[in-house]
Amino acid sequence: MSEDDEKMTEKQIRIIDAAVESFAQKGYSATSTSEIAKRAGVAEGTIFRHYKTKKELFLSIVTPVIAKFVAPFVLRDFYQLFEEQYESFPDFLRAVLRNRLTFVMKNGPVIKILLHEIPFHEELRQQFKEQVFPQVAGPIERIIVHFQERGELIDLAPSTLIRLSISVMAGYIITRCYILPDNAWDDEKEVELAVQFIMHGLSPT
Amino acid sequence: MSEDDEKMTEKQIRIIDAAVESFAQKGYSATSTSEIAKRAGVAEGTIFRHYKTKKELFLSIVTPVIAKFVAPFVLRDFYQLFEEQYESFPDFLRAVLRNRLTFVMKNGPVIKILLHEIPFHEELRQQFKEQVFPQVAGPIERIIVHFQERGELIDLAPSTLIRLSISVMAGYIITRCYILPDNAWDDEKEVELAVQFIMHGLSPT
Amino acid sequence: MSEDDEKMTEKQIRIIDAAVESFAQKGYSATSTSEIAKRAGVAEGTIFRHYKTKKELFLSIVTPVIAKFVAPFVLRDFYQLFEEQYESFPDFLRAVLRNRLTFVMKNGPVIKILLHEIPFHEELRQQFKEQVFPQVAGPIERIIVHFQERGELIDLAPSTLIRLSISVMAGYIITRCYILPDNAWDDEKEVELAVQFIMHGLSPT
Amino acid sequence: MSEDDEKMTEKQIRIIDAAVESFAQKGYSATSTSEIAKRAGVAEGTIFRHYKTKKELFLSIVTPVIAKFVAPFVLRDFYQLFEEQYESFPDFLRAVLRNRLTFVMKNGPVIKILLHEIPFHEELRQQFKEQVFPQVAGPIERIIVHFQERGELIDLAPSTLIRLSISVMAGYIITRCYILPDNAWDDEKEVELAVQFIMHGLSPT
DNA sequence: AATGAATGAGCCTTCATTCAT
DNA sequence: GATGAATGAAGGCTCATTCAT
Repeated sequence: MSEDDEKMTEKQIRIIDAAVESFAQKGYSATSTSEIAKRAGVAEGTIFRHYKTKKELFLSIVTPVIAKFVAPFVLRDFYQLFEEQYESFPDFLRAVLRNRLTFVMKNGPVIKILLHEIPFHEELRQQFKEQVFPQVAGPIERIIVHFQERGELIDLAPSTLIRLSISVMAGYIITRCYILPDNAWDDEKEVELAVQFIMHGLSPT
Repeated sequence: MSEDDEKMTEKQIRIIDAAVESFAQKGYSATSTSEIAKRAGVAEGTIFRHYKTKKELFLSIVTPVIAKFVAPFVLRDFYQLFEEQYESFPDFLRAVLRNRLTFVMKNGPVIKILLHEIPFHEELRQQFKEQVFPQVAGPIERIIVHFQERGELIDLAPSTLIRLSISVMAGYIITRCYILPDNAWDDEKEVELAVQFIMHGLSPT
Repeated sequence: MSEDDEKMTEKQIRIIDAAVESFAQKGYSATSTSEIAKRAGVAEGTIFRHYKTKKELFLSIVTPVIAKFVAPFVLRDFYQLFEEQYESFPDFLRAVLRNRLTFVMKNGPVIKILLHEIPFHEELRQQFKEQVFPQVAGPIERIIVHFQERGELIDLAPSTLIRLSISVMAGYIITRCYILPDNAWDDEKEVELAVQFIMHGLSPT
Repeated sequence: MSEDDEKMTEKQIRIIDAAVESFAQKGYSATSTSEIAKRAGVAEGTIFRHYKTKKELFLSIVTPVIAKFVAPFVLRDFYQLFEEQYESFPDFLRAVLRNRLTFVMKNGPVIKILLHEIPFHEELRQQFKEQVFPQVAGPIERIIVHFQERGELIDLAPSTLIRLSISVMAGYIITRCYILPDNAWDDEKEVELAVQFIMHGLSPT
């Protein structure tokens, strides 16, 4: 696991891994640096050689996944890409849901940490407001409008359509990864089901 | 706010209120008892006269809302009640969503605390497993089946229908109360919209 | 047990009894007033209505037994009394040992407390120096000299004879009452044995 | 003073010394860790780097002298040693008394602490029951029996003879070291006196 | 006389962080 | 780079004591 190592020493990696485990298990402020050190098998001081403070260690774990989360949306011509690649809105939904699902499954614990700590760390909320919202919302909105113009979507405020779609997708991802991760999920089937639901609701025919 | 006061002294109420504020703002373990005391305008010792430990104080705040959350579902003949009262599934959804929305709006900060701390406190998870799941899931499932038999709902596993419906409703409640509480929401309209979405999805016609 | 009640209220007696138990079990400073209150079945405040401080409560328990301990020796004409009453030194020893033994058995726990706390409370040490030593040592010394003059005792410094005699007697009392109180002691026999030992040692004639 | 230093840091030694002083002066539970730290000239946290708890610090001081106390008796062939080395019981007594006296004089304050705290710490009582009694009583009893068989001692239960002898010796040691340490004691003379007393009592000729 | 809520000082312990080695 | 002893501030909690009722 750990972070994209680049020039990390082996101890540094062990520290990060230990920190992720601990933060995910007990939360940021209930985790002590000495506990991280112990779990990583390094001396207490070693942590502070690499990260000036506990918070810096925390941010170094959590910040990259915000960036990674945003990355796919900020590709130049993201909009165009989708326009060409996906013939219909359901295709688009399917792609996004699959993509997000793998993302969460790859970065599970860190995302858990992130979700839990966002309300308590101004820096994180800031990053969200500055990066995630504008970078992600814009492109998606354009896509929504695009499909609305093609008559594939009902005529509601794009933000509303986004919220509804995200609710359903997030609902699945959270149930699947955090609430009942031990169930035997058939992701393909469930993705399809979620997409169908978003498109047609629960009424028969 | 505070808890149903009953025989609480005035200081006790101030302690609870201060604790709710602090826990909601910084999380359980980042909140110190001295901070709570200061905010409540009491001596630190006073807290421990009423609650043996910090955790007991915490649970005394959070446990009652779990009970309150479950309460409406455990009314005897809950199932029958709905069967008679609500002619159609949309009616039922509307009622539930409105009800939960008021519940969250009344107990906002405590629910925020609860949501955040559940993963870190075995006792809470226990209570959820023992009370919420069995007491709530059963009755709802019967209702779902009832409407399926009347042909108003597609033929999927009730648990799936529940998950999808909850996703949409929770999506609204969370956005409405926690993410963008400052928007000028028209609850009636949004409830209607959510219900329509659950029933018919996003396809036009 | 409790102290000679005089005008003590029932609660006061319960407080004293509880305090004696607690002090004997855990020592003065490891015992909390709240614990005493609980054990006595009174409110915390009640203790302080009768005794201004914890220490005053403590002294009110421990001081009287110092007085009681000294009492038999300060009877006027104590010396004369013994001279007339006891024909020989062994008679005297027997009387003293029996007397002290009953004294300890009657005031067991308080004496235990006293012994333990003497080194830590200047007031107590003071009382000892002022009352016990002078009042007790003088009379006894006169008796020793008396028997030495009658040729019943070897010619050593009276203080040494006292020390040796006390060692043996205290050795029995302590073993009997504190170290092995559960043994089936035959006090009469043991008293005799101690007296014989003091007089003739361990050599077989 | 301090404990056999081995690999102790200088600060650790200062902590132990300070703790011994404090415990001896005020007793275990009346001594605060902050006081020990102050006396040792260390930060309070430093104490807990070396000893997990106050109690562990306490035991690390007191446990070794129990071991040291027992040590001389558990030499292999202790019994035989004495049989050969000491021609008579008085020789044996003299040796033991001298030995114990030096032991107490070397470990004065710690023994004081030990004596005071034994009744309040289950762990210590345990150690006594497990180590001191069996290891010490057995060998001594064999020696007593040996001298009884040689006709040098009266025919009483060995445990009684032990108790009487110990009373006299302990009486001297305690008076000498704790009650009147400032007297000008002539140890050689007093040891001889105690031995003579044990053997022949107080009767002239 | 008795209560028990309230207090704030002080307790033992843990924390994040520093720094000499 | 890595260590771990050392720190002092702060943490949760208990204490003896006070006081309005």
